[in-house]
Amino acid sequence: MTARSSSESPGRDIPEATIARLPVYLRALVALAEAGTATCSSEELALAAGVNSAKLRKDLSHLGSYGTRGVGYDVDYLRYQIAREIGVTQDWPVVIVGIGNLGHALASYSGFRSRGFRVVALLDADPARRGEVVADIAVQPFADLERIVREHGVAIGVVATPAVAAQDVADAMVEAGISSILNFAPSVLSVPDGVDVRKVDLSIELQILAYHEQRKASGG
Amino acid sequence: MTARSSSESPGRDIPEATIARLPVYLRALVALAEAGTATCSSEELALAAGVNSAKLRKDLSHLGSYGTRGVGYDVDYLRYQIAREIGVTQDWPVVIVGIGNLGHALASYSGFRSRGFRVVALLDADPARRGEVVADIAVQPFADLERIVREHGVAIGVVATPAVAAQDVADAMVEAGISSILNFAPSVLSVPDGVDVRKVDLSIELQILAYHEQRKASGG
DNA sequence: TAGATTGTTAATCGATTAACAATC
DNA sequence: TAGATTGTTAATCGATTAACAATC
Repeated sequence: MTARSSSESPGRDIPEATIARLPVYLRALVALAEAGTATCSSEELALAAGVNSAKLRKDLSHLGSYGTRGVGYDVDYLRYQIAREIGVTQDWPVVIVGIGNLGHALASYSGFRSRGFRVVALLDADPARRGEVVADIAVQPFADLERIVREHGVAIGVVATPAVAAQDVADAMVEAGISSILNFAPSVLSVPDGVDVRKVDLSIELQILAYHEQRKASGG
Repeated sequence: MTARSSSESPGRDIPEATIARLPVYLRALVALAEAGTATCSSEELALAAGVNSAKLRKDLSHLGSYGTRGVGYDVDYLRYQIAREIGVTQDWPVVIVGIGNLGHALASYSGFRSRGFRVVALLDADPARRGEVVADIAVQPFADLERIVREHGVAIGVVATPAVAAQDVADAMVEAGISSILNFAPSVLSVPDGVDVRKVDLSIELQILAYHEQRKASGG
């Protein structure tokens, strides 16, 4: 390591667009493994992931050289390497705040568990919800957030409250030591530097579809 | 229109990245209007939408010139123009297929109604679910999809089934005449040209957060 | 060796941003 | 007119894609 390489060295500085696709590749590899496939080409994996093979190879090149020229990729090996890169070779403890309809659905979603996440607590500010049990987890008072985060080492929080409560919840999460937030409330959260927020907005997705649908109907 | 303008003429060919942000601006404008604000600058609107003002102005420039130099934007006017551009000045009928935990939550979500969408039917293949009523809408057999799409002129469908059923549901939707699909199932859908699919994947969002979280913990 | 397929290069494309002329 | 703010320009940045040399 005397000279700085001009080509992109694997390991660090993976583009955001690539990071967002790694979980898609991981899922495709899990499906291939479950189907009994031991080896696959970039073409096959790309098809399963819904991208083109050039993009897939370019993405994987940021992680390292895990394929074999003339042969393809070992499914299990690549699967492990991507899981390690994402950080889901072990489970991440997660809390969900706001146990309304959506919070219920999220708490019951079995896909989290199998993909590297464990819901360690459900929190709701409404005293009427206290004692309720969803997916074998008791709903606890929102005031217990800090203790729960400390005891379980929680780094990731899910906001599933109404819009008006979302900023307060996010503030409390940050205060408690959470540094990654998945926000389902239809509001823009402001958080300090170093805290990541991702947003899932159902209406916005539908509106994007509506825009294109409108063009189809009129344009021809 | 004798010469082709070299500058981007408003009205057509809006970049995808801009389209994805228009609903965010619309939501911010609705909030400003409800707060009694009549006029706002690009700086203020950008703050409310969580983007920088240069990006906002660039985005709006693709729609037309709806602001006034030295003054800003009329909130109600811009709100209407964006709603018209997206196509949500009238309601879009929507069907939801798969009334499990997530389907329940989606059916009960009041935000759709106020943002240009009307859930006209809930469908589920499980006969045990028939007759169930969610958010004042009766669950109907999946086999009725085509009739419902025809009767209501449905163009947008929501897939909230388990992964194994998703492709079959999408095929049936396309067959019935639906040309925009919002997919909550963790699977890659293949659809013919002319059909739009958008995907919401809860595990993928969490995995993207986990990736960054992992770097924070180790890197420093 | 011949065939196959990766990993990389380089060209292209699209998105972001800062700066500022236009103009209310 | 002076001050403010838009709409546009141009530079920069990042992502995508096709082509192919490297190599199993």
